[in-house]
Amino acid sequence: MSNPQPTPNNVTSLADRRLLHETVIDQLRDLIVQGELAPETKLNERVLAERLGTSRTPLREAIKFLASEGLVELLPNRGAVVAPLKPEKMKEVFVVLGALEALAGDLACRNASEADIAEIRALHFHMLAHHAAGELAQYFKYNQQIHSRIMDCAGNATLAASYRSLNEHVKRARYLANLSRERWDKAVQEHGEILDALTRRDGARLQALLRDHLANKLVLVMEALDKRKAEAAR
Amino acid sequence: MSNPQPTPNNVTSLADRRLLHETVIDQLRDLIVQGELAPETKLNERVLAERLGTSRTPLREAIKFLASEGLVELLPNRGAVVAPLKPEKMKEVFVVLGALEALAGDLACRNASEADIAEIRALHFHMLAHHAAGELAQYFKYNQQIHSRIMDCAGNATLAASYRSLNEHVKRARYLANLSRERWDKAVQEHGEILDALTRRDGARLQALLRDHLANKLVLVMEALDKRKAEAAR
DNA sequence: GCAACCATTTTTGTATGCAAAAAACACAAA
DNA sequence: TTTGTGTTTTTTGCATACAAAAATGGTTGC
Repeated sequence: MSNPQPTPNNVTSLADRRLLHETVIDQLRDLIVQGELAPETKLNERVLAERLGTSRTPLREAIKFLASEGLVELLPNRGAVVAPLKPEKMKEVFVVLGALEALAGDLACRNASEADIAEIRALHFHMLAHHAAGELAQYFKYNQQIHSRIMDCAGNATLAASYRSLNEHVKRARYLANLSRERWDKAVQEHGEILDALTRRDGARLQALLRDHLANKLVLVMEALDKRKAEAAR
Repeated sequence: MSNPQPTPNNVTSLADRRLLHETVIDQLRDLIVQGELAPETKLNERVLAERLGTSRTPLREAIKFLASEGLVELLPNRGAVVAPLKPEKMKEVFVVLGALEALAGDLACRNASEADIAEIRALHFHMLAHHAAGELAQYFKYNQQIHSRIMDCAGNATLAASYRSLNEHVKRARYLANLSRERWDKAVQEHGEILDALTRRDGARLQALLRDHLANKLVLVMEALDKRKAEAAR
């Protein structure tokens, strides 16, 4: 499960034009976001480098990159740790994400083509189907895609990059939030209104909806964090 | 002017607890923001490392860090270049900064203490003095400090970090914007209104003012970029 | 002149080596 | 048991070594 490498990993396989430290950045980010490397885990360079099939140098470069994203923290002379998942930090992130999504919604209402909106509508109905079937993972996937597409429709790559970077932090918290049916239904309903506002290109309304949507999501995450903390305490 | 080093830089001076690659990050960022390393300059690792008095390893780590901030771009197998200063990118950055500053203004109106506001007022009058004396550099310094303090008063470190990171891009453009007296006066007047709204804790108004203020600044930067481009063309 | 090719040099990307700092450990004293 | 301390081990931070890739430059043929 942990090390499925058919070829020796020091052999550059085929026309592998990607740079090692770039793939290491992605691998490490995934490990952190998926929770495989839990918050506050110490990143032992020797061990991690071996696990990723590389040497310490590219790994250290990747760590520096992710430190700038905020996913790892650098401790002088003591290496790096996976950034802690603090409730206070989460609140901050959600506030900023709220502003960024609101901006994106407003811009999307002006810039999105009809085809863009049609595509988002299609994603929306896929999401509804998975909601109806109770398939949470698939639901999340389409949910993310919808927000992502709205972000893209804003036509501002800098905005999108900032959003993606901050959103990684939220994704880390997601896997521990277990949604009640009630809250889930509410989120889906909100998405209906979001699609509606986008269709009508009502920027002001879409802004407000997205902000509320995120605020509700924050409540979920906070509850989950509190619960985890309570479990850790006993 | 460029290399004032009293001690050999490979000797760790005194209780210098800072890490080499951290100081390199700051030095390199400064070189880029101050324009000493112009946009699109190729970063030759050997040369730069020597200039900064270090080896390639910490330099490469610093480059990766700044790549995540967007100040440098990584070209696979071809090293890194100082990120180009494109008008299109500038527009994007200003739009996002506008949203972030507006948010900060709103939060600051709620969270700032009277002492905070008094401090900002003091900075404001320093700024006015330098404006009256026609001291542009000093004016800019206090101007930045005011915006920075408002950001701090929002009490959201994540917001502040995102802002600072994006603001570095704007600072790069600043040194080439030569302000007409007319526009300068206008900016100062806007700052008066900003201080006023903050004093009255009128969040909605402050948001709008900050957004406009940034929009005007964007116009300035765009003109400067166009001018530079015209000069480069002839 | 200039386009295409090959040899040479430079530069990047990665691995390894080594010194200094931190952590872990062992053991003695309070 | 706890506290302190000296020693060993581990880990980090930086420098360097080396191989692969890209840039450079010179030569030839057109």
